[in-house]
Amino acid sequence: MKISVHKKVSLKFYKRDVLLIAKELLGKYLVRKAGKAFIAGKIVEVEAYDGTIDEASHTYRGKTKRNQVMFEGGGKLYVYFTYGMHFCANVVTGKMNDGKAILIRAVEPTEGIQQMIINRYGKEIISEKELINLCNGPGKVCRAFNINVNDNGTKLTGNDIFIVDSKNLKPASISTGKRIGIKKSVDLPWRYYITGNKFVSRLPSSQREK
DNA sequence: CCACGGATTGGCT
DNA sequence: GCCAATCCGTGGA
Repeated sequence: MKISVHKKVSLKFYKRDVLLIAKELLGKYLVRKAGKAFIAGKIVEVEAYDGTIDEASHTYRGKTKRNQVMFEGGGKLYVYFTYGMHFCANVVTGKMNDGKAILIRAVEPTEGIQQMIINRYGKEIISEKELINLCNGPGKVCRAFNINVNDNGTKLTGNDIFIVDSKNLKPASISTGKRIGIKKSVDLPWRYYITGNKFVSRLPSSQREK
């Protein structure tokens, strides 16, 4: 898959409804420029956060220094630091002051995989299991793509970090469920992932292997 | 000012 | 399945 033949997603795309965009992000490619090369992967799992009605969202209690970017309108990257050691990357959506974003939870590596491996494991050769684990979680995606707090606020319309288009998936291939790792607003079904994709971070027990 | 706990991960039982 | 690692943003006092 050559990133250069795909079209970058327009600013307009990001200014729409957060839940709609979350579903449409599935199947598109997250791209990071790494020198002359690119790191890229198919987005296979996301979660929506909407501060207007969602207590789990960082923006639920209004603007702070940390969440400022989530209020700056669709088309930027919101990156935050958590658990003392991990970063999480989000696509900001909607209009100015909406406070809505989509967490990128998992990516299927497609391009620049060798660089991802080095970024994440600090070595060149990995096992099959480590390949599956390369980007199947929000902290892992940031590590593999070398995304950190310096990338907070990056415009996704620029050439550093961006998303390239692909046809929207059929609704039948999208699974929906409760979000992972939160304690508030736990019942909102705002996690979306590609059904059956092996790079999704985790499956409900009914779909898991024994 | 300070204590709490988190949109996680990886290692060990 | 359980839990430590590790740090800083946030909220209550």
